[in-house]
Amino acid sequence: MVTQIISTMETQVSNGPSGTSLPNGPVISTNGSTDDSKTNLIVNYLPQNMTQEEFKSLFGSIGEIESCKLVRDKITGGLSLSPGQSLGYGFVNYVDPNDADKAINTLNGLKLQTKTIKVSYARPSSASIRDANLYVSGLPKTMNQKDMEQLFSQYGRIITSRILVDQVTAGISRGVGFIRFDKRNEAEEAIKGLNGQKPLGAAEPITVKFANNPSQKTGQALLTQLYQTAARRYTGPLHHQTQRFSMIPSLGKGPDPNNSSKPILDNLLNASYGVKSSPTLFPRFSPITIDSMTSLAGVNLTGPTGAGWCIFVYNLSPEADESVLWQLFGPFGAVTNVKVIRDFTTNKCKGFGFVTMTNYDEAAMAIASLNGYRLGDRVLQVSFKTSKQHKA
DNA sequence: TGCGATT
Repeated sequence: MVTQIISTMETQVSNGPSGTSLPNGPVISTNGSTDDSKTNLIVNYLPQNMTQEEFKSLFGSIGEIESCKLVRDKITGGLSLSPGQSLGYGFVNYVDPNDADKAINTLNGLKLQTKTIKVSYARPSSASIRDANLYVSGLPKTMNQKDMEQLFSQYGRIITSRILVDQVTAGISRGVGFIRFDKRNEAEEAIKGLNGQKPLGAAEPITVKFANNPSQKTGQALLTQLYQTAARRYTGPLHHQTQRFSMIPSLGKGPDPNNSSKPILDNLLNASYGVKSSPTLFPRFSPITIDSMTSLAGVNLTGPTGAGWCIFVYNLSPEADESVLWQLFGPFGAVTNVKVIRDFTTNKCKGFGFVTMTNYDEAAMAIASLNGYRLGDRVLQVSFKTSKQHKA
């Protein structure tokens, strides 16, 4: 049975900010420490391959960041070659509480590759909320998330819950789930009360125990997970050289314009690939090769000069902002930077912007899909950014 | 029909 890898990833959770809302500025408590409950956010369900830099770039587009951290695995990080595998969540602390609020409003629910990110206020860090996540197995297949919450809610406040579903049969329960309580002692009580018990009408007893903390995984489990994550990245379509470039002349064909009344993000998600190329496994073409080919075609591309592939987006509305570009391009792969060009005096978008993507394949896919895409009452024109200086 | 750089 194939199951969703995402479902096994542990994520951290949050509540709303504690206390009443206040105007701007950091709040200094009586003991001298700063209260960051209105500026500090937790971000869950980040794409596995998102880097600290991409994370900072995305949230930095909202406002000034006091600090941010993509949480990574200690064990793989300890192997010193890599920074450690992303655990799929992170924290962002803004300088201004208004920016934290804005980040929640504009970035919560943003689709990036195969994930839908969650942005919410972080609960203050405290020992009592740690290790409060439970793993439940043997659940009746008919039991849904709400039923499970009902069963567990007598023991405390539930922060999140989920039931794992089989991927190929589209949503049949695996009889396995997770329940996170607000406090560890609530989780302990739930184990005492429910482990080995039969839910009403169930044939078999359920097992309730503390969930594995991802940072406590064995080296073997981590290697397995790394392998699975890597394998998923490379299962997308590969194109040999001529196929790659034949994609460019076909740019006029974006998503069906007649279908543009559908929610944009739904269309994008269906069109997107979770493909990420590896320089080691699939060496990409050198900028020299690309330049010589595109010069023949009378087009100059800005190559992957360090940062990545720069994409020009034309026909944005005057109201467009960075989050629009993240939403449009994020589903196609790693985006390192977005920029809406504004008139300095009016602060309105001048009708165009730029997006930088790390990988050629993902950038080409984004262009092929988004060029000609109808955004509101406008039809976008999307292409690689041209080089003005050396244009023929 | 328009390709930044107020970091």
